[in-house]
Amino acid sequence: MATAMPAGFRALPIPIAQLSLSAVLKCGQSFRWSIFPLPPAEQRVLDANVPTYEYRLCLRDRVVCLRQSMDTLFYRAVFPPTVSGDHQEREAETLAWIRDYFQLDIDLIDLYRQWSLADPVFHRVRDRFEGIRMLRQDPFENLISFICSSNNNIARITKMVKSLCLTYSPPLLTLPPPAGSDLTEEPYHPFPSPSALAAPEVTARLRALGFGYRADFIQKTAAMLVDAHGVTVNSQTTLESSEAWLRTLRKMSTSDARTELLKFMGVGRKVADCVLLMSLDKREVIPVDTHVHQIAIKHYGLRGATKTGAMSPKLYEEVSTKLAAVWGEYAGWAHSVLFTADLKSFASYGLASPSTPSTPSTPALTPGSVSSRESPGVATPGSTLVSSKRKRTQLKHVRSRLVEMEEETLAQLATAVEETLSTDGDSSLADRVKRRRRGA
DNA sequence: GCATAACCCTTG
DNA sequence: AAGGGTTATG
Repeated sequence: MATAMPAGFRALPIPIAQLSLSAVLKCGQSFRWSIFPLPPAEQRVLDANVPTYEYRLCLRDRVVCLRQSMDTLFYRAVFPPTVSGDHQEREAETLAWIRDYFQLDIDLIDLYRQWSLADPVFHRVRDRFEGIRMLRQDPFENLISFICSSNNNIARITKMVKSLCLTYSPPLLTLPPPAGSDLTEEPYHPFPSPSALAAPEVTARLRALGFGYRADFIQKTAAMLVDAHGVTVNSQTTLESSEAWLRTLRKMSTSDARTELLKFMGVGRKVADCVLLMSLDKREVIPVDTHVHQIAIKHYGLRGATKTGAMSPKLYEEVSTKLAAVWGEYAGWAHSVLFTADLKSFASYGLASPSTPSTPSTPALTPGSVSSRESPGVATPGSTLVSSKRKRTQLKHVRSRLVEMEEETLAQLATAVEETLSTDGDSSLADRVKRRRRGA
């Protein structure tokens, strides 16, 4: 069964266990990837070797499009119509960007092995959450995105980041959706430059766009960067000088870089640590939010918050130090796996124990146990008929939950097939499946 | 230094 | 009421 090569794409062999796009691109590291469901393959709907999604990200000079099958990453780049350049050279640049952005030189399978050895809790989730690695993001985008993240949720952060790009950077190009989709052509905007966000009027505009108190933080941070480091554009990198300066923090020690980040408006310890980990190469750093704190309490014997529930600097340090000691040099990467495993979207398959659910807000909607939540539009005993507006909202949620379940089910199916095969004697086939899933 | 309130806005 | 917190006051 040959894997069909999507037209226009190049192939990069890499097992899911090294990189899982479906997990990594929506686990709250980057908020800017567009995700397109692909129409189901004509014959073999359950063939996990046919990509189910296309993922797109707009860079400064091109839009990168990705698809993934069990053992291959398919990639292509789209350029604005006007510019010219050497085709071969561009291809090489795109591949180089992918290798850098996904940090493909780091052997994730080996890291999973080490974390599993050192930590029984990690061992329990490793097989269900393969391929979750740290992206190496652009520091400015990372900084602004996480200033947006305070007291906020992934859905709204994503909306805000998108509206930042739409409002403060010109469209690079437009592109139709992947296949016979009913969606229309969409313009792709890069992330805005610091100078675009530094103008004083930005605050009011962002407030009007629903950024709340973060509007001021963003404008002030951008202005601080521009004031301190200028707006000169490097013709090679097309980076403004303040963006280039942010990158120099990669060569700095963790604590020195953190000190620099904490100077910006809207940046406290947690946001600073996110930037250190996600764009400044500080792989040992563990950002501690309420979620990570809960994980630490439940599984690693940390004490709860003080009575008000606020996270004190001292407690932050305790949690961070403890988890860093468990996971070692790449502790921040391990933290990301556990965090993703415990994310709301994965609640029914995550770490949450039935007796004490860590995320009480999302009723478990597992295949085996039907949720006790009212069905849309149905009047249940003791309830009134829900409005049509609320009905639509519920339907939206059900639909997105179904998409998640589809992925989970596929993963479970693959595991089940693997187990069945390995106990049924067809060892050659079982081995082939194993090699595919575990990677070389 | 170390707790407390206030902050925008969306959703359960 | 709380969400992947931070800033400004006591």
